[in-house]
Amino acid sequence: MHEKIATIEDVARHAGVSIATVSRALHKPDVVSQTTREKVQAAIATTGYTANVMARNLRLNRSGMILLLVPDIGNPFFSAILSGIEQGASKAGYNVLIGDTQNDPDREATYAAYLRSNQADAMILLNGRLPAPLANSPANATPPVVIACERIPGCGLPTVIIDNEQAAFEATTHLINHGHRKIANVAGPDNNILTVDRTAGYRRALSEHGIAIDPKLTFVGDYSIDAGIAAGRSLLADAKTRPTGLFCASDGMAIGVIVAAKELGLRVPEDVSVFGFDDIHLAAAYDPPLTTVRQPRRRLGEQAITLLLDRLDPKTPNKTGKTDPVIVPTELIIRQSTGPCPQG
Amino acid sequence: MHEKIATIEDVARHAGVSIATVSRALHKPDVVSQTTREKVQAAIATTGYTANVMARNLRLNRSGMILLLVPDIGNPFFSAILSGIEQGASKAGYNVLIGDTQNDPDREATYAAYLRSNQADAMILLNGRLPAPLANSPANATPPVVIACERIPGCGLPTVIIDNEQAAFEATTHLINHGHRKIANVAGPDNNILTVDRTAGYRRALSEHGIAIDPKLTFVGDYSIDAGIAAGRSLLADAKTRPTGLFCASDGMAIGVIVAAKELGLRVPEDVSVFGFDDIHLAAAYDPPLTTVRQPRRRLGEQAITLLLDRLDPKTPNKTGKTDPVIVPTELIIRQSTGPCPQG
DNA sequence: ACCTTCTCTGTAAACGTTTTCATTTTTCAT
DNA sequence: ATGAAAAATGAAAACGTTTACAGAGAAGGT
Repeated sequence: MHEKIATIEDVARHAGVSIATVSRALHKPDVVSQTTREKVQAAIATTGYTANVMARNLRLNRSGMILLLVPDIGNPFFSAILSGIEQGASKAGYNVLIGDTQNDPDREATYAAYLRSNQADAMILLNGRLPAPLANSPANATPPVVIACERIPGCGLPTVIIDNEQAAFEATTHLINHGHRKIANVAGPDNNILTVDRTAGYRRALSEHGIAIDPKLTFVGDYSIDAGIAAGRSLLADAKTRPTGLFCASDGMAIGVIVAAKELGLRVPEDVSVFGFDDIHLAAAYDPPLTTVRQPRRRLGEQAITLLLDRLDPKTPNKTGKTDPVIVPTELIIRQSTGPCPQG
Repeated sequence: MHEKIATIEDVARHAGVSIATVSRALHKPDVVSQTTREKVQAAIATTGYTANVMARNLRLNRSGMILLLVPDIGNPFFSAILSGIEQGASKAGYNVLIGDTQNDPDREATYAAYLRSNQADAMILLNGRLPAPLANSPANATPPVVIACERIPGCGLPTVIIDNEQAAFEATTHLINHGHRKIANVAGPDNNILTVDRTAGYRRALSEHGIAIDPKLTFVGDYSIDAGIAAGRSLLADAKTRPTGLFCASDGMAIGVIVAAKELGLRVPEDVSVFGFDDIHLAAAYDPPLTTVRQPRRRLGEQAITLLLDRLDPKTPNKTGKTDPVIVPTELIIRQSTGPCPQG
């Protein structure tokens, strides 16, 4: 089917040298004489030779692949992170292999096995769970793995995250500073570490301002728009108990809340303030433009790959000591979905 | 650093057999005796052996990789397509390698070279341009490449697309059927094949209803929200010449147009109807909910990988004849951003 | 007992590189 | 010219598999 592909041997024959010389001409040009170097170049040109990467990798015992484990590649949330990672990896001569785990532990394990089978040199985890094979790995030899996005408490692996607690604290504080006292927490799933951290920040803000925490003002969602709609309907229906501000753990839920608020004839932000989280692409174009916490996703990816490349670099000493998580800063983006607390 | 990894030889030694037998026990279990099979299994268990994929691939002359060329992995538009591809590939035992070309022909060429260097078995193109090395490839040997998303006229490679022309035609017709006569075309970049097709559909709808095409009612954008805002400001400012309906080549631009319309104090859809394209995730939650053309992106990805796997399958006869593009159907999603043409 | 046939296993070649080591060629001071 | 040092090259091993081939037993029919 394919025309026969040129190997290093073909090049050697054309150039009238040994394959060793061809290889050297390619990888350590300074050690080969001017004239033969030219002969080899010419031979490569005429044969159209491209090195068989698999053979080289076998010999060098590396793959040049960085495996990226992501819970759902279909979720646009990850695309910017991906982009940051891909760019850094590509610049360093690595390729990015995506493993869509679909949150399935079996698939996670399968992909994690790529590390052992030399199919990948390193791994970046975007999902907040350690694949089984890794958990059992000997404690001394830290595998070339970096956690991004969600931290995994006590796993000792290099991690890059945003400070969810602090960001939530600041967002909630912003609402408090605008006079809001009844502030709801539209949270993510209970078991999700992001939610745990964000809820902690929300609570700290209330506590520090002497506001009691009302468990009825917490809604457990799943980051989706629909969850936000449900939250809005449930929290905003009763004018008596209605919060004037809502801190939402995702822009999706914030948008859902706003949809529900409009349904109920409430104006945002005049009647109710809604704070989002993420700063998704459409946040600024929504009506009203969303006040939110900007997650620097691309930056997150860049940091993750930087950390990993650093870890992979043979020149840097092998740091076995647990390193503190790298924290990429968030930013409060104040738009028009929040405002002063209505009187009354 | 790593503890020494077990090779097939270690397994053979533990099991007291030859490496050939180990290999056979793994790949053709029926040809090896019951007892040795068990010995091998045991040896694998104790050694923790996992086959070195690189070595196997070198021997088998395949990589198990499908290279996915995407113009910008950071663009959420692609995530669902990716997901469809990844799922199909994974099911067939292939891995997906993403190549983010950033629309750079050099990067495209670099990645395309992966095919030659055995680093990838096949390729899916999500960008509408043939990488240089492919263009020069001999006409008879069709490389294992599938085009998705954007068609490349006259390239003869298997392609899967949506029928942009027809979808635009239907969308525009919908506006016409609601009484609109002055209908604008908020298009993408001129050189983009998607735009060419969509604009053709828009024009055909007008023609078939005897409506003259007013070049002033076309705005060339770049699919972004900002372009939509610019389009809206420019097209809607003058009440005299203002169109009552706008067909937009992307939901982003549709949203931008709506933002601009609201700025100008126009109501959507009472004063002006806006038709989008894509059905992005937030389309339904926008205010007003967006009428749009649903692009089945995941489906697109599924079809692409199906086509490719079919092409790769040695069992199916090698079809050299040019095949017609696979067309995945779109769907008009009528929400509230369009309505009847206002009187007057 | 002997040949045939089958089932099972081992030997060794091959895949296309890189790199060590030894060898050849060149350079250059004497 | 000569030898030593330096530079350039080639032969061959190695990376970890799969598989063609052949050989060794075992089974079974005559």
